[in-house]
Amino acid sequence: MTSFSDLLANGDNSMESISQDRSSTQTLNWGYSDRFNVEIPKFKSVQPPSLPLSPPPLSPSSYWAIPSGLSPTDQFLSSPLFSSSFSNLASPTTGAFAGQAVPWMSGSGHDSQLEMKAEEKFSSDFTFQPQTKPATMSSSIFQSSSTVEEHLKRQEDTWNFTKPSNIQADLSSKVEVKSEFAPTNSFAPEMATSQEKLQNSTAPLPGHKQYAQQVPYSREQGRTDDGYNWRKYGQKQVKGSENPRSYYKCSYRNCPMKKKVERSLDGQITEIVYKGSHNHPKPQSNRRSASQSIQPSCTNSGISDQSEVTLGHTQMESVSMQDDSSVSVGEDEFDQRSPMSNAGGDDDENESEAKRWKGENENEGFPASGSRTVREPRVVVKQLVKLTFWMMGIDGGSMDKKSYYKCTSIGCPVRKHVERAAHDTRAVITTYEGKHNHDVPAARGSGGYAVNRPPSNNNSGNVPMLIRPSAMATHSNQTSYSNSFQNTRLPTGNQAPYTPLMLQSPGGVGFSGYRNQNYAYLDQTQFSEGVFSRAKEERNTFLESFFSEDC
DNA sequence: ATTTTTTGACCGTTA
DNA sequence: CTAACGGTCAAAAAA
Repeated sequence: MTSFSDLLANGDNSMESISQDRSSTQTLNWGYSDRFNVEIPKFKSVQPPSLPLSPPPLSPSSYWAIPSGLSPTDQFLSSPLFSSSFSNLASPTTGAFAGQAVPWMSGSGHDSQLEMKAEEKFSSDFTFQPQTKPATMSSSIFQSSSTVEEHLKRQEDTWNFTKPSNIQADLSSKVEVKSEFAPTNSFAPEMATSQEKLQNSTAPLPGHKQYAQQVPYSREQGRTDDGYNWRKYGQKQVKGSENPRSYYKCSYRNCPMKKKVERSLDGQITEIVYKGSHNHPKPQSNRRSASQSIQPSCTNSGISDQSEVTLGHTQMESVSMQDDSSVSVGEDEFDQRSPMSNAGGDDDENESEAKRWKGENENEGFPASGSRTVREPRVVVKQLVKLTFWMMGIDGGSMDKKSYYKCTSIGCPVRKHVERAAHDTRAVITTYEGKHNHDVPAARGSGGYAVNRPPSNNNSGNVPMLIRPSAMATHSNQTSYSNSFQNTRLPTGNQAPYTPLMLQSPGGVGFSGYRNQNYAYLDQTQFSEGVFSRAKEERNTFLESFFSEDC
């Protein structure tokens, strides 16, 4: 199915923290921090969900670009982060995400699994959520903060691979995303999740208020975040947690995709669970739900699958990397169910959706039934890792690579991470953490990519920057997330499953997204970022401009 | 005027 | 059987 690209946020949750502040996009001198940027190809999948948008004209591979900044893959690969990232990538989505991990990714799981195992090694540090689901898809979930984020991103990526993964947005927040099924389709729920997250992030309030916050975006957001339009049909306070849970349905015509989003009082998204799969491509950036509705449902019939993605604990903005280790993941989260045909999706959803959620989970292998499952899912990282792998393997998930950079200015606390979407190498998410305490030095050539700068550099906020990879020129796949940018680089075939090797390959592989895809990505990204709404906005703007340009 | 969110009530499942 | 829960519905409200 789709590929996931998740990035990885991996372990480095730090990134997250970064995201918060990432202020400006300014180009500063960055030293490598330790980590790596890696680009990884994600996914396999490739077919992007069919987006109404434009399909990728070219092979994705073409799109993939390697972020200039990134250094040799090797490092990435080798580095734990990297690995983690992979894992992330692999799993994503919900749709996200795999978290994006994702479950969505359906894919052949086997290989991926194997891969995952490999990653597990890394896992120690990272948390991953395991997915249990059937081999084929694993939906991954992430949970742990960082991981989760990554997963999400990945998932998203995967989904679309067209989209760039969401990488990160979430950085700051850690959210777990679970997907119940892997969406066969490229349509992944992830996106959504991410969106929410984003929204959430913004919203400080719990419950309704949060929504309010969300609201701002909301309508648009719906789409924006993950690229899909969502209609909220309910909210409830779940007993287990303080956080109110919101229920959303994909507004697309017959799309069965649903998602549950829990937000903390702060408004941060603590958990997102996607259920089902989208049976249609992501709507274009514009949201128009209407249009969506209009669009034929693509039901691919079967595609749909249900996948739930959970995003968990977003909050922590500053999750430290450390957190990662601690990350818990829900096991269930992922499931990878094979994509079920979702055919049913449409119908069923309404009525027995609730059941489904639960049931599906079960079916899918999620242990817990229903949403609860999701919450709890804290789980072992290892599992997550696996998921990731799955993602990768299956979906060809993209893996995102991160490098980490520190501002070279003395005393300057600013750090940035650069993540690349697995599927879409081009897409790079850069997350800045902290504010520069000095003027902007002459920009270095950022290696290869041109940087788009967000309109504003915010000191405070995370400013996502978009960067295009040189390659990107062709398509601008990149999306920037508030936190990060994604650069897509490699054109790998979307579909082509990638092997870990691929990941390793220096150039990250990205999918290229189509513009649209990019868009999607953006959304996702935002979503992920969700945590910080600000960032999103900025990003969006940024992205938009960016895209427009490209387009 | 349209669309989406809010919110209380209802329904099915589970303990 | 009842209560508790989670999920969904749908009218009302808000944007």
